[in-house]
Amino acid sequence: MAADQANSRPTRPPALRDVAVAAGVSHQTVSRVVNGNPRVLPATRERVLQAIEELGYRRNHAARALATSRTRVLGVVVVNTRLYGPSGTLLGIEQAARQAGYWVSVASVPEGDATAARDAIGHFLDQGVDGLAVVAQTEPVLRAAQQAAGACPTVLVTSGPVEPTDATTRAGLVRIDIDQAMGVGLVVSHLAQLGHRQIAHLAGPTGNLHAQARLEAWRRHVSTAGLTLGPLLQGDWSAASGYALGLTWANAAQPPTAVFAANDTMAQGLLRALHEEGWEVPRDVSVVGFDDSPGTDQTIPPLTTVRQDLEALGKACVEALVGLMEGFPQAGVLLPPGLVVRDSTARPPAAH
Amino acid sequence: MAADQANSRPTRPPALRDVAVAAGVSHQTVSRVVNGNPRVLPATRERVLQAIEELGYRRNHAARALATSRTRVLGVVVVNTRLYGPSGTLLGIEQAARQAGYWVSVASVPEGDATAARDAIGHFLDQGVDGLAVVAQTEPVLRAAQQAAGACPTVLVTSGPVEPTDATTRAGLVRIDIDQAMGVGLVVSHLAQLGHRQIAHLAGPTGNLHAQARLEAWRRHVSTAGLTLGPLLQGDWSAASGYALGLTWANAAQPPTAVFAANDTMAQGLLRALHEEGWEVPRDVSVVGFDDSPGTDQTIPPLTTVRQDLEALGKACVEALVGLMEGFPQAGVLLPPGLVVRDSTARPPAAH
DNA sequence: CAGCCCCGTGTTAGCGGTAACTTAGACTGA
DNA sequence: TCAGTCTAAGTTACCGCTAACACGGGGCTG
Repeated sequence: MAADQANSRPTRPPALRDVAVAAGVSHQTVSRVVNGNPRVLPATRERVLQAIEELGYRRNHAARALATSRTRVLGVVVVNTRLYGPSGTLLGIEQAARQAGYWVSVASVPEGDATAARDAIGHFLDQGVDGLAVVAQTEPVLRAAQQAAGACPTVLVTSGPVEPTDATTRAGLVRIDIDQAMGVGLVVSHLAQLGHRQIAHLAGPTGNLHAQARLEAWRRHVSTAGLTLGPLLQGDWSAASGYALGLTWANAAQPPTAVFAANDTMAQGLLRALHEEGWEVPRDVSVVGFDDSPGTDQTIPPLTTVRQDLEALGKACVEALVGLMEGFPQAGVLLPPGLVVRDSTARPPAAH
Repeated sequence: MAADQANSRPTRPPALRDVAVAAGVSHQTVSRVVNGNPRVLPATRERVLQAIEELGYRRNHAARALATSRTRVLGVVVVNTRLYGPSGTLLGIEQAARQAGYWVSVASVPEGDATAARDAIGHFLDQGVDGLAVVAQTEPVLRAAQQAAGACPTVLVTSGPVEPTDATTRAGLVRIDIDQAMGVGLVVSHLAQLGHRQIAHLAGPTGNLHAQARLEAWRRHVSTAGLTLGPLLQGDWSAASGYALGLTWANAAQPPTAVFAANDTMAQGLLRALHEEGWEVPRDVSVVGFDDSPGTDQTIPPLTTVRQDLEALGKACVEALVGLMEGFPQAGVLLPPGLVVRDSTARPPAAH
């Protein structure tokens, strides 16, 4: 060991050959042992394993990837990692990938920066990832991803209309998400059941497909339930925007009895604004969020929200990717979210 | 293009050779162009670039890594990615790495699972990462990381006493963090200045080095400021634990006028408990958090907290790693946090 | 104008694995 | 007993790229 350090030129790590020499076998036999090939005599295997142990051999991933042209690495491009949704999705994918024996390389790109996304995808293609997951809620980034799909199995974690272009159908491209519309449906029917007649919406930023999906679902579900669409305000996911919008809302002429915020963080700001303006939640007004992000159970009051199973989402992504790699066409997946009823929703105050 | 599809055997992607043939030069010249070597005639370069364009050539990362034995990939092991701190740190590292021309491979392991951490580190070593960052706040994981440091430049993003063992000093091992004690110092002096005489602490889980560092700094700073150590309660970072502890606290015989929570999420639960029990913040009691995680600006009331610059942290990690790779010994880094004063702290109620 | 250096380019030899084929010996069955 | 298998190993030929060296020709020096 000290000899290693003292040696003039830095000793290169032991290779298959070195192990072979040490064990008195051919490098191929070592390869067989390393790969768990059963056609090796136990005695030989033992000798090889011992040599591996002694030399501290580790197989070289690059060489293996070069020879097999498979890396067992999945690339994940995430937009807007600061938010709970994307970062949770990333974590979900990472967990599932590891369990499936894959490893994850990550690139986090700023929202809407299609060039950065394209670069990241290009890098992953260079790196020879076996599969690609793109977690994005903006059109430009998705388009970049669709182009990539020709070169490698790709999963788009996104909602909204991804029109099946030529490239889409030809290549291994799958769309997976948690069913946004269904989540909103749960919210609306919960509020309707409580007796609310009008539901306002605090939407996410324009151009974000999740924001858009939730907005459209709000419109549709409120209408089909025979309820009235309350005022529509638009925020940017941040708590501060929720607060600002909450002030606006609270001073409106005839505020409705229920507000559906497109995410929990905005809902939190909204709660504060209502509190400041003297509205009591849920007595005067019911508030619902979306995501069930950490801490949402301890807002004042604890927030009714929609829970998305990000772990399941990750698992679905990896499964689809693996299926695609094995050559099976994969159908898109829409996972069901669940409603978590807490203390921010109640019957509306008696009419008039 | 259609021909590609129709071809019986799947056409392998174009290699350096193919480009060379197309451009009528040797593969080495193509390599020079690809690597930006200036010793190529503009005319030749142009021809090569055109051939690259036409064939859609991308260089093979595995082959390159094999030949150079450098991958330009950084491995990051993160413990407890669900929390704001670790996930933000990961993001910070990713951003900085990309800017420095490196790419990031991630493994998220459960808290305290040293085996998983060891596996992840082993994998990264196999994969031939050029550097390793371990974001962990538990001893067992750190020990695993220290062993790895011999094989590859390593940065430990962690607080607490990492004793410089033989391995540490010999290998490229650096410790980087945001100065926890300094953050706590800001909190304590802020509260002292407001006139508080006793400060309680809502600590994080035992065995977590950040929790421990914050706890110890609380003890030290409160004592040296000549103040009284208030009751010490222990949570698990979650908002729910903060809430439960808050109820306990509120029903104590003589609750002090100020509480320092070890993170914002617990502080949020604490705020709710106080609110429920009829205490008004900050009139009756001041509350301070730690992290400045998203939404902390819109709790009721907005929380005074300690902001950690996770982007700077990431940058420091990458810089240290790059320095280490280039053979320069690196000193550890402690980044200064800042105090964000909001509405949850005020002068204590007048002492009778 | 010989000698030198430098420039643009080509040639060769690996990097550390895996796949596919080959070989030597043991075992089988007619 | 001998062809026919089967088994455990060895041999060889790449995978796609880079590093190091080789080489011819033009410009410079003395």
